[in-house]
Amino acid sequence: MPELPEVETVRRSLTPHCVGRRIVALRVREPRLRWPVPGDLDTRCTNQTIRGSTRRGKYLLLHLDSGALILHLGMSGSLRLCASDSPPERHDHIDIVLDDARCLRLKDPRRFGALLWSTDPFSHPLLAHLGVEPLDATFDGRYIHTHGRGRRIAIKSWLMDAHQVVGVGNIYANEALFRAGIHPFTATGRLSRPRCERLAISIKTVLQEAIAAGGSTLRDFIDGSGHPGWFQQNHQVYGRAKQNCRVCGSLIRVDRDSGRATYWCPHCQK
DNA sequence: AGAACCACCTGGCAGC
DNA sequence: TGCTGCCAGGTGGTTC
Repeated sequence: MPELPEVETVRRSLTPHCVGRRIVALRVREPRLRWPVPGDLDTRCTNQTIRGSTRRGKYLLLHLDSGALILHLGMSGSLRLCASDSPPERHDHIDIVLDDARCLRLKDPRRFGALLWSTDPFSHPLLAHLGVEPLDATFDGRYIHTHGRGRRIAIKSWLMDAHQVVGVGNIYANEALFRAGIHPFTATGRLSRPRCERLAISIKTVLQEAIAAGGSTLRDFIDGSGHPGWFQQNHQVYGRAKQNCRVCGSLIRVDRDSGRATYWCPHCQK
């Protein structure tokens, strides 16, 4: 569920409360996530101080003295700060217990998330081959045009491929394509350079607006303090099948593209 | 090589 | 009320 804006929202809300704090214990109630939580993770983190937090795509990194915790929220994960003695609820799988009697508590009903360890996180196999950050200056129309050249894959699928550009999931791929006026099933390699420029700008804009709004909350997203996001109120197409386009009034369509619901306006997107 | 599927898992909801 | 089937924000791996 959480795409780049949601992960960034969680990171920003937690950072002031956990950077500088020492980890005093790791409680793993359920290690069966996307990949098993390493059995020695407790030993590796305990007594280390959280030195900082970063985000790479949808991965949240907590940098400790000798390495980093690599966290992914999958489709249904949330991470929030709570009193370390508060009773865990269903699906509260992991507590990272801090030295101020609070903990970072990972809830993940579907268990598509992950908690891993690396002494060199940016070289970790899951992170090493990721594409460009969409909010970086290096991501622009030229990047899309160059990297999409010759590709027949639908632009929407291309945007969601983390080996090309990270952090853009189903919601924001749909929203960005609407803003750019681009039909989601257009072959990537057929986009003109000016349309690539528009698309890059649309992606940056929609992501930045979503971060400013604290992310999108569909069913269950909350930030590190338990607050929902508000950006879903601004969705132009996502989740709006058969409703009127906010720009032209046409009925929003939904089609499947490699299994994912794709929402688009047949009048505004060509 | 590139594109289309599948798998992983639980919960919520529509429809009967 | 309760059952069944379908759908969901991600993404690595398999298959064609």
